[in-house]
Formats: sequence, C-alpha cells, structure tokens
Amino acid sequence: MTETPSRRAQIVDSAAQLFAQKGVGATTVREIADSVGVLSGSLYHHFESKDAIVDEVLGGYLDALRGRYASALARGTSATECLRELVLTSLQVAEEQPYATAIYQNELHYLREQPRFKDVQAAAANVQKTWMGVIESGVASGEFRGDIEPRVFYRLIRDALWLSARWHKPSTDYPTETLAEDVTSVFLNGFIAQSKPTRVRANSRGGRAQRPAKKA
Amino acid sequence: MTETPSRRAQIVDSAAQLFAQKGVGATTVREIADSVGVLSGSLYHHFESKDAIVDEVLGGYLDALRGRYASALARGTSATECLRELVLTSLQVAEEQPYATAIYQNELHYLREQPRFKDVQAAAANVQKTWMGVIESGVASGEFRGDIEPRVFYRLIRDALWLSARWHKPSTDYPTETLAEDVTSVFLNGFIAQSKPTRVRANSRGGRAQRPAKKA
DNA sequence: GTCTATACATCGATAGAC
DNA sequence: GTCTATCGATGTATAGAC
Repeated sequence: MTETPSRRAQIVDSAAQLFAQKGVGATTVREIADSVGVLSGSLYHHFESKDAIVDEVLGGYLDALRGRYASALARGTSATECLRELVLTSLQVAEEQPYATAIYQNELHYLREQPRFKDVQAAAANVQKTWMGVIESGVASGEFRGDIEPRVFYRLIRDALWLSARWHKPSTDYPTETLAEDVTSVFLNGFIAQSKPTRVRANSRGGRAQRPAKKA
Repeated sequence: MTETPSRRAQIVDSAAQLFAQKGVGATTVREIADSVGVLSGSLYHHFESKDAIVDEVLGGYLDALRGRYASALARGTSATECLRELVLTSLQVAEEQPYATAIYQNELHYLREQPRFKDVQAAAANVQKTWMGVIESGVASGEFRGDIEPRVFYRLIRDALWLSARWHKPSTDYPTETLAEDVTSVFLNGFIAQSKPTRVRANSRGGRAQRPAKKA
C-alpha cells in the first residue's frame, strides 16, 4: 500500500505548485487540468470546486504542521530550546512542502476574508498560539527580553522564517539545518559582532569601503 | 507647485488601494473605475492598460523609496547607524504609502516574471544593492558578524521589515519610531535577555540600544 | 473627458455521451 | 473516470456618440 498515486492526489500536488507559483486567483482550473493531463471538466469528478482544491492543499499542510510542532515542543525543555525547535521544524516543513508553504504565507490574508476557509483560519490561529506560548513563557522565565512585545517579536520571526521559503533552496552548501541555526542565532543573539574575537577574516587592509558609497 | 488632483492621480491612488487589498490580478478595471466615479471605458483615456496603472503605482513608489534611502545613508556614519536609518526610513515610507508598500511586497515575485515591469525590477534591485552595501561594509568593519551570510541576513530583515506593513497600524501607543527601534534592536542585539538576574557575570556588552521611556 | 455599447477572450462550472 | 460541448458570468479593451 505504499503507492496509490491517485488522480485526486495528482490534482492536489499539481494545483499546489501552480497556486504557489502564480497565486490562487491567477491559476485557472484549465491549467490545473492540463498539468495532470486531463480536461478541465474532469476535475469536477474529484472536486466540487476550485476552492475545494485549495482547502485540501492547505488543510493537509496545516494538519502536518500542527503535528510536527507538537513533536518539536516535546523535545524542548526551555523556551530557548523550544524556539530553536520551532524554527528548525518550520524550515523542515517548508522544505518538505514548499508549495503549500508558499500558498500559506502568500495568500493567508486573502483567504482570511472568505468564510469558506474557516478551517484553515482556525489551524493558522493554532500555529500562532503555539509560537506565542513559547515566546511568552520565555519572557516570563527571564530567558527573553521583556521590553519587546511578544507579539511583535513573533511577527518579525514569523515573516522572516516563512518567507525564506521564497528564496531558500536547500543544498549541501547551505542546508536547511544551517539556515535554521542562522535564523535562530540572529533572532536570539543579534547581528552585532560578539566580543569573542573568533573571526578569521583579516580586514586590516581591505578594498572595501567602511561606508557604502554615496551616489549623487 | 500645487498639483491639481488630476483624474489621473485619482485613478492611481484608488487603484493602489484596491491592488493592495485584493491583489493586482483580482482587481478589475471596473472596480477601479467605480472607486473614482467613472465608467470602466473612461479609464482608457488616461491609461493604455491595467498594467500601465500598476507601473505608475510602483514606479512612483520605488522612486520615492530610492530618494529616501539616499538621505538615510547620508545621515549615518557607521554601518550600524546606516542600518538603523534604513529600518526607520523603510517603516516611515511604509506608513506614508501603505498601499504601494503592500503591493510591492505581495506581488514582486509575480511581477518579476513579466518583462513589462522591468523598470520596477531594476528599482527593486537598486533597493537590494543599498541594503547589501550597508551590511557588507558592516561585516568588513567588524561591526557585524562574519559568520552569517550577508545575503541571508538581508533577506531575514527585509522580509520581517516589509511585512510589518501587513500588521502594523501606526498609533500613539506604538508609533512607527518605536517599531523601528524594536526591529533594529532585535536584529542587532537579539531577543535573548541581556542580563540574567540569577547570576552575576561580567558582561562587557552593556552598550545595547536602550528603549527611551514611553512618552504620553 | 465621459458616456453607451459591445467585441472578444477566458473564467468556473455543468450536462450527458461514452 | 474522462470526454465533448457549452452555459452564464465576468474579464480587458475598443469604437464612436456626445
């Protein structure tokens, strides 16, 4: 029972890719049908509408994400560790399901207005609740700063994290785990150079200006 | 020079709002015409196509952004200060032109595929060049970490910064300047609490940005 | 400069033959 | 389960009267 590449699954996969690349509204049912090798009318034997396909794409994605988040939180003991796990998990899920991830972050604000997608909205609210719980517990324990609104920090890391799916293509040079470390390190420790003089790069006589050149 | 609120300008403004709220592809020329109080056919006396309106909206926005960035860089002496100025300037521009900002960050990846918008693409590349220049000069001078790819840091702060236009509504409680301070502080200093109340430890890094007391 | 009217393409969705 | 064929709505854009 390993493989049943059902037509239904083919449709969902192809539609997800098209939705991610062109946007849901700009993707036509004829394009979806073409990409799986059938005619547009045949789609309606498997789905009752185009929106139903969107529902299935995002529903499956968010269910998987919620499950993975639960596992991630179980691995962490401190808020810092939990945050680290959430970052890595998010990037792993984004790597496994890049199309659904792109749809989720590109069009959630659009789907939010349509009552049809209230299941998606509920799942998205659950995701936010998971993050906010970790962040607020970290503030309460003193691990995280208290002078930054938890909600502000959440939104900053959320947007930076999810939108990385737009530009990050996993490779051996820069694998997902390394990106996760970098994201965690920047958001927790900052981009200011640490006092430890471990940098190897010598810049005593660099050809690079200290300031960017100003143009007229 | 007092600009007359020409019909052309009305069309651009109304279209920008609609494009931001519903997406470019989902906005119809009839809706644009309705919002300015004319019929759809009349739009074509002012613009040759819907895409031409998009061009004008984003072209004017990116021109303004480029000018403001030049002023921002002139105010900074170090890479850290320049970065701080870029953050504040970006948020100010986002506050002044929220609709164009939303379009810019929501649909740049879509416009990128169409050769029609190559001017917009060039302006966007210029924006990126500005940021990268500041970041790389900071790495070269030792102000910023050398173990994070400048391009990675740029993309993280870029996405977090621009997408704040989706959720940040300037208010007296949380004005744009405070958000700019928070963004800068998180990305430069990190979210980890700087002093640990349970342990006394020599910490030479006392110089992180301090949040001024909130004004009434 | 705006209107009326419409051409022409394409959209999501449906009905029924096979 | 897929096809053919098409409906009705809606999209951008145009032509010409006023």
